[in-house]
Amino acid sequence: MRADARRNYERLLTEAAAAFGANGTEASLEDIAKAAGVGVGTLYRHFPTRQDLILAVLRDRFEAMAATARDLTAGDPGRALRGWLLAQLHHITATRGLTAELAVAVNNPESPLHGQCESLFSISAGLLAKAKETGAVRPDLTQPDLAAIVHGIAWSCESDPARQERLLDLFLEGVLL
Amino acid sequence: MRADARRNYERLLTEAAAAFGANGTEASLEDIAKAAGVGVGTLYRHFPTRQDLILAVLRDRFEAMAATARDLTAGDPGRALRGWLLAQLHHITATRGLTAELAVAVNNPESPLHGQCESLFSISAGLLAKAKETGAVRPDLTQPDLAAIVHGIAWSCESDPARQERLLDLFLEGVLL
DNA sequence: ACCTGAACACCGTTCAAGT
DNA sequence: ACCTGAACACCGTTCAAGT
Repeated sequence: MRADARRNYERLLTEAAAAFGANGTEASLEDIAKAAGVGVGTLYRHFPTRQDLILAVLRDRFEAMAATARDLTAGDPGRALRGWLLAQLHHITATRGLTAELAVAVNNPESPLHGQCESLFSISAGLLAKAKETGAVRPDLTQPDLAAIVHGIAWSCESDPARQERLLDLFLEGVLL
Repeated sequence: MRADARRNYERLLTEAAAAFGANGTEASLEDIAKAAGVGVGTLYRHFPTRQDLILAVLRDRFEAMAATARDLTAGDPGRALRGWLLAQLHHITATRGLTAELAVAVNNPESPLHGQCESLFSISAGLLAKAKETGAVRPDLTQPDLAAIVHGIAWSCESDPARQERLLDLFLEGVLL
């Protein structure tokens, strides 16, 4: 890549991170280009879709999730599964709008974010299998169940981490007596 | 209201119901006006905001929820609460986009839909209180917990009623062994 | 090879003119 | 009193022209 192209790329990443942090993933792309001192066309050249830009900004954080999962597998499988679901909640809700963005990406294999969804799913499946082996959770529990509850809680409690944790625990422990 | 105004009002309602049914609550307002054989301005005159139009279209269904709740109170309080949560899920997800619309309305007292949210909440609170009296549910369970789980499940399983019911039951029964 | 930004497209909303 | 629809606003996206 040409030197000026690379510099523009970096600037766009920096400004996109700032904009997503301040206004969520729906931040104006035109504003991001302007903040980076670049024409809109340049933004589109480097990041053909909004999802490409989101992926580039959040890639590190997505990849850190794998490490988080590795750390968790050391402990008790039931606790590990809870820790993993909570880690996903924190990750997804750390950037406003990401929950809605992922809801689209999950069902669209063409989306640049689709692969990240699948990575998280496969980690969930692994931790779920372990938890089942030790009898920590109901044997009929499935990975799609976990994905749905995590996305649902993320959506309805996007800006309230304490409530996310509470709802997760209600889900795990049950509500009926 | 003048006769032609009333006729336009009715036509707009009919076409809006059709459009929301086909395309969800994000349906184009311009298309609705066109389908009703009316200028966009007329639509805005009768329904200043999209939420006003949604409310007018769904008012009957919202009001039917109160009757549903009355029927449920006859039976076992635990079953009644489950039935009520399920009824809310069906109602909310029957119109695509309504979950997202309500998520905004809940936090905005100015929204025409805000009152409907509060009505549902107060019914929830009543059924929850009854269920607690008979020891059917955890005593620390709150109405906001119920609202959050219903909206979360509605969002993540909007087009899959069977999964809605499954997740609700997982929530009620618990997942850990 | 890459960048720029005007031009286009799309849709929601308003308001001057008409009946 | 109510209706119409052109005009305006806003934002995302493309592409001809420039370096």
